[in-house]
Amino acid sequence: MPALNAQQVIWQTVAAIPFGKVATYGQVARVAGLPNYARYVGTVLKNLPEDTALPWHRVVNAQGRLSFPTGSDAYQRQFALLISEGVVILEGKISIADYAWQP
DNA sequence: GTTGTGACTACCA
DNA sequence: ATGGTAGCCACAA
Repeated sequence: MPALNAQQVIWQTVAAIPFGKVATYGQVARVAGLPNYARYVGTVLKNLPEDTALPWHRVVNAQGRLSFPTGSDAYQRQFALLISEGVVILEGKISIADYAWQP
């Protein structure tokens, strides 16, 4: 049996996203060696404790947008964190240059 | 076992 | 650009 379960591999991958950079759910899944797990990546992040050290805010959807209803509380929290790291967001979309791995 | 759900995607009309 | 659909995966009913 593998030493790491899917959830742990995902944690590792998210933790590997550099400060000021972002990655899509699909990318995290693929880089983690788990293609087609994009949806599960979201599920894993949702279950993270509030005091987690993981940079969950650096994970966005394939459209380069935050996967929360625009203006919602969660949306604004993630948005603020990204801005604080210098991530450029225009018209709600993240700049290509801010991806840890080219999409 | 089946069904519904969700911080997802890709494809197609 | 926009909306619907079909794959996907894990988990709770």
